[in-house]
Amino acid sequence: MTLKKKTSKETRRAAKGWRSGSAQEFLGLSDDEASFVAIRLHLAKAMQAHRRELRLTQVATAKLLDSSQSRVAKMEAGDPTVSVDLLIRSLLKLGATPSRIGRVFGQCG
Amino acid sequence: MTLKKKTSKETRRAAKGWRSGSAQEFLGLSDDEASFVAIRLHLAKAMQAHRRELRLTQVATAKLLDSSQSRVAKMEAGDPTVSVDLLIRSLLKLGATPSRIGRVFGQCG
DNA sequence: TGCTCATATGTCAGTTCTGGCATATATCGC
DNA sequence: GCGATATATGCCAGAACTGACATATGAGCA
Repeated sequence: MTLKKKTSKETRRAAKGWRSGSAQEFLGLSDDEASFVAIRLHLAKAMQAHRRELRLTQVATAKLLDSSQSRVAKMEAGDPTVSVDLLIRSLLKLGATPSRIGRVFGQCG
Repeated sequence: MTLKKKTSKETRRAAKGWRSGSAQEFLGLSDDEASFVAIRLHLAKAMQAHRRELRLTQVATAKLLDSSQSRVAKMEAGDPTVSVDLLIRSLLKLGATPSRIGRVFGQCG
């Protein structure tokens, strides 16, 4: 699905009080969908942080990843056309350990 | 790529001593590729563990995930045609928290 | 201002993934 | 043995992803 689809079962959050006009509320995301986009966003941030630690440009990074500058930009932007798969594979190629990636998940919910 | 491709740069592990006939060695995987399959395998295990905690059959699980029994079976088997994306989305739908998923990564290397 | 480098955004053809079907292989009680 | 239930494997059409290109925006400097 990758975003786009609205879950049919009416949000059980209804009974649970307001949480300000959150993006989740506005977009009508279920909790698991919201977590998923949060994960993508956090991995995107991690990606950028990691690249900067290595003092690489997006072009240089793209070369290391056998990809293109535009895709690196989209990765760091958390663009919905970028899969969590790609983010994880890219982080690993840049030298991040699974443990370090795992810690990113800890900051998502 | 998703498996299949051999990395061109000759494994830097060569200088680093033997580690028995590991699958990684045999398949000619680079470290990051090996980590990636390890992650998929660990998520697969987590998936099965989580399903069993919920006392669901693969069919019932498939229904919850808007998927099919065959795909659930492949998920739990760590089949290469299953993306890490799908595993993570599925775990979230089954109620696993990002933190819990993150801890799975900690056991991968 | 004009030029350069870094990053962002739009698009698309080729590849990969996914759901679902058919089928195969257990494992159980009868 | 035979059904019934649970899980595994092979396959494929349709959907999603990816690299690449073109182009746009932005920051820094002469």
